[in-house]
Amino acid sequence: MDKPADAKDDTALRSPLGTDEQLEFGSLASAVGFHLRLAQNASFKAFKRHTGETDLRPGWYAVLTLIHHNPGITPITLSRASGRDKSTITPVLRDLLRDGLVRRSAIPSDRRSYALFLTPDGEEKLAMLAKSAAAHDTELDAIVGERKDELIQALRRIVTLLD
Amino acid sequence: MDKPADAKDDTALRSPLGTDEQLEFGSLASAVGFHLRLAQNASFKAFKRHTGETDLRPGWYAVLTLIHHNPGITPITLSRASGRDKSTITPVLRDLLRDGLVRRSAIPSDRRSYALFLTPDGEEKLAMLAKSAAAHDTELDAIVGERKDELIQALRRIVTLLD
DNA sequence: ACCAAATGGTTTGAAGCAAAACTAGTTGCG
DNA sequence: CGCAACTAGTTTTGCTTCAAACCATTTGGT
Repeated sequence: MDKPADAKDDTALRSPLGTDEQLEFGSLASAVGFHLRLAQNASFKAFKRHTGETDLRPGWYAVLTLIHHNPGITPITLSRASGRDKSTITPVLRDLLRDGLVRRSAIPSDRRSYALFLTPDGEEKLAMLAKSAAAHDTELDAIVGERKDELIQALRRIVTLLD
Repeated sequence: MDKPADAKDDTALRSPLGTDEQLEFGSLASAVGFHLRLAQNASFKAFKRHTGETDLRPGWYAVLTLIHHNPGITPITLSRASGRDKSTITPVLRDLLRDGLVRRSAIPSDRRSYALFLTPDGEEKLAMLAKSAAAHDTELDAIVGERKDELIQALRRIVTLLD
């Protein structure tokens, strides 16, 4: 940790650093985790910009997509695939079931769990949401350019190696 | 949006997809935003693993580092630099001030704002936290390898171009 | 100099999330 | 078998965050 730029300036005689241009980020500048958070945040806000009109709640799209591609998936597998805690999935599924977008059926071999499927309404809703999401993906794709595969591979490596 | 793998399996006759191995991610697999969220999440949890013993609240480290490197910084500039809403910074600063880690002084030229500085206690605390954070950074650096600069550059581009 | 618009900061309200505690069901090992 | 350890899912609790409403101050245009 290096020294501050002006450690003895007790009474704020200098300019109060209101302009963001000469900001010093120190060790944060080379911290992957810090930039990960900033980028994820920017991406999330842009996603909401694209889907703001539709009533897409943040968690719904990934959950609907995963059920669509994996009919019969269980909540716990769903939570691991979407990177959220199982307790986070519960209220999402409750809303999706209430709105008739998702249907569940018992699993004979394990009465603790249940299998999830999209209803026709759910498929329709997903198709709508996918259009909004595609706009966001296109925007991101344009930014990362041809290094997209490499970027995703690096991100996946972070996920798998950090346990 | 393509078809589900097994659309007519209404009664969960197939295996309930309890194993994560044959999971199909569909369009999510190539969505940068999705992997960004997963990676940020994994990084955050790893960071907490490293700093779990110390009482490092998630927002504190970035805030302390930014004040250290930019003595006299104002809350609003701090919020923009750390990528959080200004209303999120308020309670963090309240705690830091209460614990005597941060000190503030009036800015003559703008009575709405104030300048922030670390106290000696704050400098000491930051030095401690920096050790935990460095362990996390090292872990991440090992994962991303020599492509670190390229990765950070891509992440920064996402932040700046997404507004 | 005045007044509208913009800015810095705080407060309040609501959403998302994870950890922990709990229930119910399953698995494994003696 | 029987019981301990584990797993699936829900509930509860607390934290972090943003957005919107709000107040004080500053800025800019006329």
